[in-house]
Amino acid sequence: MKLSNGVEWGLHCCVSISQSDGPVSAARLAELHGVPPSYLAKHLQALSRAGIVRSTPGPVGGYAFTRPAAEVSVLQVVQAVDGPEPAFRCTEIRRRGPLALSPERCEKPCAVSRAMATAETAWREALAGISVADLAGRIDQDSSGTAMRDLRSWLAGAP
Amino acid sequence: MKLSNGVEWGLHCCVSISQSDGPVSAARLAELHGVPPSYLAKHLQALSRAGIVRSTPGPVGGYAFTRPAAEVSVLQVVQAVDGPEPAFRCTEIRRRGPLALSPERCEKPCAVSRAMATAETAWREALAGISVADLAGRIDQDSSGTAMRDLRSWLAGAP
DNA sequence: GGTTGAGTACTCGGATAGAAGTTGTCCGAGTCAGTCCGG
DNA sequence: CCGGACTGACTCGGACAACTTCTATCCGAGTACTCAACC
Repeated sequence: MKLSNGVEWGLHCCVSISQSDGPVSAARLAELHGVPPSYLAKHLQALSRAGIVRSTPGPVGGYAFTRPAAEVSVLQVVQAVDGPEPAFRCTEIRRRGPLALSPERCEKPCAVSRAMATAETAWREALAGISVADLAGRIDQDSSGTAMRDLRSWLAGAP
Repeated sequence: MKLSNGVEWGLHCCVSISQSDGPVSAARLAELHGVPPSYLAKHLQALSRAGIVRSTPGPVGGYAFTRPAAEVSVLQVVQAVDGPEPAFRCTEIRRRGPLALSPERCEKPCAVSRAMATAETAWREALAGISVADLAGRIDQDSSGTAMRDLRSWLAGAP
């Protein structure tokens, strides 16, 4: 199991966007995080498609949240970047081979599929319980209250 | 996020092995599940390397559990097939860019990494709480007690 | 001086190559069961 | 009839291609600002 690299970028970008008053361009975000601008733009497009951020073109354009950061969960960002489909995909193995079950007995997912689904639900709920605003707050606490101040200062200056 | 296809096969194979007295060969398991024998063998090798099953060569050889099925958790099987490394890999994004933190301030994982790790722990614990024996029991319940009987019968006959 | 128009620079968005991981397949090394021969 | 060695076939294990997905990049479409000319 491997999570796309863009998930980390997307989350950090969301934290950055939450600290800015106006829109933030992909180039600024890429410079701030030291990542390839073009590739980061691809993931930001995914956030835009998911309706988490709104993109505005033009010289002062960029990305901005469509709703308060406290209402954007980490799960929404992860699913926007990485896709909403579950990690475990049941291929209905019990319908194959000599002991294949008849289709009418396969309405209910098999126990293996249920066990994996339960685990993924737990994972999803853990991510749904954290918002982007929570992340920003924790990062700020880790830095004793300097990280978000420096971030806001950098976003405002050096345009 | 995508989980390897062999995870499903490995779990179903473990359930099958748990119902057999002697070793079960990869060819039998592949025939039973209707999957490519050579590729299934690859995943069974992973289970063998992880110490979950023990392989015995020779005409009556195959794979058998090294310990009771009740002591083999789903998590162990999943990690054996898919690898133990976590899905989210922190690339230390905060050490890059103009606002990079000094290395001595990076001892503690950042909030993003901690949030993802917490979710993965929840996922892992959910899988650790289910054993292969539990899976077999649930599959048997779903079939009103015929699945494991038929499976044992098939494994014993048609050699 | 105010207004209007074109020009320009900057933004996002999707279409396009390259790398990596997963999927699928093959053949060789090792081992046990059955068999054959000799006593 | 019994014991031992041999042949044979079956097993796993790792090495070898094909494909899908992820990673990275580029160029085109659209918009707001700037500046100059005109009224």
